[in-house]
Amino acid sequence: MMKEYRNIGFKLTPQRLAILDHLQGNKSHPTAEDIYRSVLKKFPTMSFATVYNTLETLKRKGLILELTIDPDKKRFDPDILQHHHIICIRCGKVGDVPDNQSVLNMPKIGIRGFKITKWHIDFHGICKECEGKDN
Amino acid sequence: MMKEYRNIGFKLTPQRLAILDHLQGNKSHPTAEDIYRSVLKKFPTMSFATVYNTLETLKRKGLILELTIDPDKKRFDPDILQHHHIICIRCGKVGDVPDNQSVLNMPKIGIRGFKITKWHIDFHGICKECEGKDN
DNA sequence: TTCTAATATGATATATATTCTAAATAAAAT
DNA sequence: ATTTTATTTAGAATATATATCATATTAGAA
Repeated sequence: MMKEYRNIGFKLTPQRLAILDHLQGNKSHPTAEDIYRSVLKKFPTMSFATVYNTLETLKRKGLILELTIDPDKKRFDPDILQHHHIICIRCGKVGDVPDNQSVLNMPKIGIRGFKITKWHIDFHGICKECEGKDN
Repeated sequence: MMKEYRNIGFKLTPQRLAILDHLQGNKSHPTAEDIYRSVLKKFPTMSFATVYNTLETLKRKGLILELTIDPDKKRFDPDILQHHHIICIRCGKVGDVPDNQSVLNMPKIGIRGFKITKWHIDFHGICKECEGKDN
């Protein structure tokens, strides 16, 4: 596993392992700051630059996705299989939506002369927890 | 037309009219800076704060949409009818995609316990102009 | 019109997110 | 073990967004 990273020219440093560890299976769509805070516990000298550098490298290598679902900051997702997201307009929580048959019947080419490579849906709504709470 | 704005408690100042004029029918999905630059020509004293204040007010009143399609900054769209966007992964150009039958058959409720209010699709692809150009 | 209350403007300050720089350090190759 | 190369670090710089507040302007009432 660590070998795989090395094979793609990704140097494994303790800081990077901590970042990878935090991302592994993480469904919370963390921001750079979330990751920084988490890794800081183990590495008090951790710098934001390292977080951003590592995320940028992982993104370039296609190992994580940068999500554009939050207007205020970037979020990152280690789940690189095509899927979609649902955002609570009250509390901001982000959930995953699989790319199943109900959202699959998309035209793959031909929209406005573009050759489509992929697409992403962001659903907006109110989550179970916020439903009921007035405003 | 101006009356409509006044009726919803939106004070019409020359600066705001210039911003509205720039947005009117604008399909370019401008950023706050695009709008600022444009209006600055007529109003050399225009401040960024006025642009942001006005955009925020228009957004709150539902007269424009804040788009979350660009990871680096907010973009604004005067077209408030539900529609989607297509982004060229080479040049960054953003086009509109109508919300027609091909993208309409969405489950409106029930996804992960959320009550869905709306959704937006961002298509990624390569536009006619960039197709062919190598890399 | 003129007056008044409400709101907008513009300059500046602050907040937040991200990127850059250059020196020190650590990983992997030899 | 040494060399090469990439990464980490701290801090500063930049980009974007929001807040503050004194002054100016607007909309509507008188």
